[in-house]
Amino acid sequence: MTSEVPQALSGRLSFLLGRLYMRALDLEARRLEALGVTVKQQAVLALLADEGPMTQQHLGQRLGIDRTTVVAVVDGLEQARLVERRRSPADRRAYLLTLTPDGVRAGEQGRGLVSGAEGELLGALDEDERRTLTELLGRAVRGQGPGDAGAPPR
Amino acid sequence: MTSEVPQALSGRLSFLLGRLYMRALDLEARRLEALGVTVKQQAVLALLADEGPMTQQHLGQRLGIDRTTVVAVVDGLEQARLVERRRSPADRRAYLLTLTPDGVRAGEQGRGLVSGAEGELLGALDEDERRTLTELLGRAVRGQGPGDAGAPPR
DNA sequence: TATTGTTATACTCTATAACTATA
DNA sequence: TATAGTTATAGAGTATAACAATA
Repeated sequence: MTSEVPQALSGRLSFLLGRLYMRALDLEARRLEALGVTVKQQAVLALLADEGPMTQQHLGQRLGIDRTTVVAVVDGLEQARLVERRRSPADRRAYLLTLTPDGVRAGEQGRGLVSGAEGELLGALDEDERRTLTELLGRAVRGQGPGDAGAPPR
Repeated sequence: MTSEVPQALSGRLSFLLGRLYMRALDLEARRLEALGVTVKQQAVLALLADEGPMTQQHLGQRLGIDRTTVVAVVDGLEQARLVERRRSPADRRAYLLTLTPDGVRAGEQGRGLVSGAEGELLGALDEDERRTLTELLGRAVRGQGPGDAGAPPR
């Protein structure tokens, strides 16, 4: 049983982020159970649907997880016949991870389930505030990172 | 090496929250090293400074961690002479965790270090946006419970 | 009988090192 | 020599179960 947010920590970002993150994982995982996929597996489905086939190495970089961790995630998706490992013609060491038709469908359904979980997570905020929160989080994460040359820190 | 946020996941809250949370922990931990305390230990110092002495059980509830996990955290603080375990006169099974003068000072310094880390974390946002983000996170975490906004559990 | 703090234990998650097959 | 995928292993981090002291 978790009591309410202590005043002393109410402005502490790592604390707030941690609480909300854990709750988000929990809500998403619970809903995705109906699909038989984990949160990470659903992220893989969404990524492949959006960017097309890619190697396990590349997938790991996109997701921010080690390539050794990718193995088990893909194993599960392959056994569920949602993803296929196809040898890359260009580099026979690598696989090109490819969605099966079932994988495409599962990915779409997963999106819906995740949206539902997020709605529940942000139940205290109205539509406008949800958009603002997502946008600010995105900016903060992208932040000083590589890529689009935004304004460097002053 | 983490690449930029994939478009497919740019609106995925658990993904954004996770990335930002991990980065926050990392930044805070690095700065708090100078004090010789971990992020969790600093949370304990801040909480005791704000709410006064409390039992390990109560502390765990406030922080959302198990009481068995509290033991090691307090062990470290006690060895560093920042916190003392004093037997509760009212209930001799329990300790009343109490800040030492060094603990009070460390807590104050820790607050400053954490603020610095948060400033770095949100480098991409201006002052107004940072306040908005913190407020929305707080509302989301406190969230849907119209419930127990009263006295903390004994 | 229930609860506080404690220990031992197990479980989850993830990364490092080493191997293979290619390049 | 370097890289993709794999395996075995180890390290955090945290929770569950059981125990002593106390309620």
